[in-house]
Amino acid sequence: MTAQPAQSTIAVVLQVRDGRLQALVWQRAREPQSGRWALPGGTLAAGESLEQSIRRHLAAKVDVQELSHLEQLETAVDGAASAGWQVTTAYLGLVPTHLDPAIPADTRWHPLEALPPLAFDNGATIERGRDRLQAKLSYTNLGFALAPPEFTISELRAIYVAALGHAVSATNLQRVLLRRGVLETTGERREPGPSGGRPAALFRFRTRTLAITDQFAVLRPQRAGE
Amino acid sequence: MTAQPAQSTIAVVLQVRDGRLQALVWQRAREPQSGRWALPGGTLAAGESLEQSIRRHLAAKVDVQELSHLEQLETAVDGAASAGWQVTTAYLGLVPTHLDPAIPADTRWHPLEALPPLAFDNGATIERGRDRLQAKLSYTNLGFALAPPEFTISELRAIYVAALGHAVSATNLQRVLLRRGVLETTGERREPGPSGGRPAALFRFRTRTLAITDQFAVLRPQRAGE
DNA sequence: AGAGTTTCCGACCGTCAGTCGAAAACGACC
DNA sequence: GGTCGTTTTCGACTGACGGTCGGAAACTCT
Repeated sequence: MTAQPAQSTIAVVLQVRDGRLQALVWQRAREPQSGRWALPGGTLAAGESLEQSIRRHLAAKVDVQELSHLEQLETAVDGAASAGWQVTTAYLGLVPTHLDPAIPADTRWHPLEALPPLAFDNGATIERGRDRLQAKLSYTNLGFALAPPEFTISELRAIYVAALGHAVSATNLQRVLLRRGVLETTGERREPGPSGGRPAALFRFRTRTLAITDQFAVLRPQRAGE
Repeated sequence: MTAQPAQSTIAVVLQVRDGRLQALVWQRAREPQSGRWALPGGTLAAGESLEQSIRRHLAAKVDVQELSHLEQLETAVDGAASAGWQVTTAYLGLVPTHLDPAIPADTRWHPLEALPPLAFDNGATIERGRDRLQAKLSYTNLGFALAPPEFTISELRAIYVAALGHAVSATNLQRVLLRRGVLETTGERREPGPSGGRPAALFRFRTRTLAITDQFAVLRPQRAGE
């Protein structure tokens, strides 16, 4: 009756590595679920907010400074007898491709299409993180959280392909993101690689905080004003 | 240290009434925040899920059977000293226009643009619920949760106008929702009212569970297959 | 029969994204 | 130095989509 559930936070941290979308997981060495892989996280401490809590626990696994985005996913009660009565809030964290944060020995990046045996229902949580990322890539500027500060369209296209899991036209990508004001050109160019090729123009995201692309409500206001 | 926060749930219940979007709130009779208006909710009981918990608490204010949709909004810690250390998960609930559930004496529907003084930060929670509803109206079939089982395009338009807060073209609404396969015609017609007019065709939502309109990812797969 | 009201339907138009192909700019090689 | 292969860039075409408008259709009331 007066007993309270334990409150904990976990995070799905995603990064495009080697052309594939990968998640940060660590291998449990103790019961319960010893040997299985789990998402980083831990219990809530007194006086901290949920975001402060997950940032604190993530700091043990990865440099929190290198997280380019962090948002809440969902909260659920975990009734598993092994873990006790527990309420868990899941977050989605993103790391841009140009960073390679140091991680402890028990922690690994794993491609989403080849995950090791996961603890609890962390597999479903990772799926929801990926779904959220994929959805927001098309109607927000969330790409900034995966991409380095400057990049060519080809590089950005490769990131989108890895994150979305399907082919993307470079022509469309550039036109759509430029027209929406999400991207802007830096005016500089990148020298071609050893195999030659025309030098590529460099771009950057105009803002590196989440913004939804307004133009994206169907059934807009009539008559441009009302 | 070993102390745990209290876990509670609240819900923003919305319905289009009298052509306006209204929220269900009740007036607190006891401290804290006595006299102010609050969202329905309460603490989590042992063995129940978050959704079970909010459904149970809502049952005290409104007939839960008449909720056409219920989804989780966000979770936050409430550090207010008055309420103690508390984690609150907010839900969004919707009631279709043709229902008028019985509510207790301390509970009222209030239009979102004229809310009474609210307790805690319930005002911000209501805003987030409205934002979620408005966003999902344009890229999902969430309209089913506001509309009666059968309706004319004019009636549906009135619901969208109230929920979105801006004018909507009946022609567009019908064409867009039909093309996306969200609506279908019933084949029947509604007799005109006392002021005359052409009989209106009746429509229904093809599915009354949440489904996102696929066609709505920009940067779609290339070549219709890959 | 005519006026008023409401719904329905076709047409037009600008915008947007998917596709394709050619041109541009480079390195490597003969 | 020319040619080839590679990569990027740009323009053009096309179908689809949604915002807008106006007239036709169907009904009630006087």
